[in-house]
Amino acid sequence: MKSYKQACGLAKALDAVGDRWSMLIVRELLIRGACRYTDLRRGLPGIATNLLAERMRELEAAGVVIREEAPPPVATTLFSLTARGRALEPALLALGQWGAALLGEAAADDSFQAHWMVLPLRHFLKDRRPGEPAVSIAVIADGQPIAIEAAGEVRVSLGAVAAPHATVTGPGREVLALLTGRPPGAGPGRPKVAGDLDALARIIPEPRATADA
Amino acid sequence: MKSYKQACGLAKALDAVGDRWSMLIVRELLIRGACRYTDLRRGLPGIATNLLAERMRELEAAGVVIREEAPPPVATTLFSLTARGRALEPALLALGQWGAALLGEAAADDSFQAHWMVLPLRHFLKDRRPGEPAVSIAVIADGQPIAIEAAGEVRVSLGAVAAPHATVTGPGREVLALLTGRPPGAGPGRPKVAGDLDALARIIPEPRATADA
DNA sequence: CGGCATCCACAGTGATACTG
DNA sequence: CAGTATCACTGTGGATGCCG
Repeated sequence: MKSYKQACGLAKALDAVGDRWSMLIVRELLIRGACRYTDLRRGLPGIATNLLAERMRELEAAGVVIREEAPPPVATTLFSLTARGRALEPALLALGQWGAALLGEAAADDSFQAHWMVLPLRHFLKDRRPGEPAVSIAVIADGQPIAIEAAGEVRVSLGAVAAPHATVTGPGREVLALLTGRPPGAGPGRPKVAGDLDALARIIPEPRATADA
Repeated sequence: MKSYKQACGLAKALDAVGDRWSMLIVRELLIRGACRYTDLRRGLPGIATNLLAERMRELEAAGVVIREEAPPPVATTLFSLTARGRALEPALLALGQWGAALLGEAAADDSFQAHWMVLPLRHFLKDRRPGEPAVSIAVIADGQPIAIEAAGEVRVSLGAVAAPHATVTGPGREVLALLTGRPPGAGPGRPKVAGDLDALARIIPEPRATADA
């Protein structure tokens, strides 16, 4: 995209990651860590493949992502964020939090992918008893495993966890509602919780009546 | 712009303010408060007038800005941010801080406007002696007056201040360097400081060798 | 399959001119 | 002052093809 040609931090940031799809690509890499071209495509429904290729080149040139050739037996190219790319996380979390208020509007035909909840979870979950021994929680949302660890601070990442203190399983939206303190919808879609409920209570915010996750 | 159609806070935020120029328009309104179409145009060098008109309609529809007809003798339309629009400030500050690291690159033919420094100043200046009586500082950068008040927290806004405890005058970039603790360039362009130097020391961060403002 | 490149219809952008 | 009108140009998204 054309540069704004303005000596202003915001304008320079938008020169680098203000293109259509660019911030969503950074979101995917923040959530997934190093991943393949095809993984990115799956996490970005609607993007044209030529656009993704072009954006990856631009983000690479901007010093936001790096491309690495994985050695055999993987034998594929892996994309991941540079340190400067990871430094975008606070800005993307702030934007995401602002946009979360708009989520209630037309969630009708919007696509939903369970791994997208990782960033909001990083914002909402706090270790409310930091002094206690670390606990781990396994989440399975729409079949997508998400690992939560609380040890003073809370870390949320994709993937399974070996011996979790508690397990939450269910449809993605309902699991997100439960974990962010929103009242879960009634009926058969209720998430199932197993194991040490106290470990969950340690990180989940106080239940709230209205939704602004 | 076409919606991303993703049930994700970040995607929804970008649906609302991810268009080209939109965030810079919000920046102008955050800095200036209510202002006229022509003021916005002057603060956004390079924007086409039809694009500005279209963006203002879109931002109005998104609930980010409101348009008000000012009564005589002003008799003009004023644009300002809604509460939801002002809620974008943390996200824009975070993005601007990230992009500030890129400012050193090609500041050659980039346009610079002194009022743009208001947002970085809001981020950099802290009241380091919150208990003491409030002080006010008048800044004149490239002829543009900027008011700084420190009373526990620091408030930075456009405009003159009546009886400042201290005054800083000079070229915009040099004034910004001085106020953000970067070593000012030598020579004739040095900003002039007058009045109570201690009031300045109260809000300026520690001098640093490298520039990352 | 993974990682693109090419082609094309269309929507968005930017410069200029013009209007109430 | 606050836009609208026009128009050449560029970017986007969908389909498809290519190549190791």
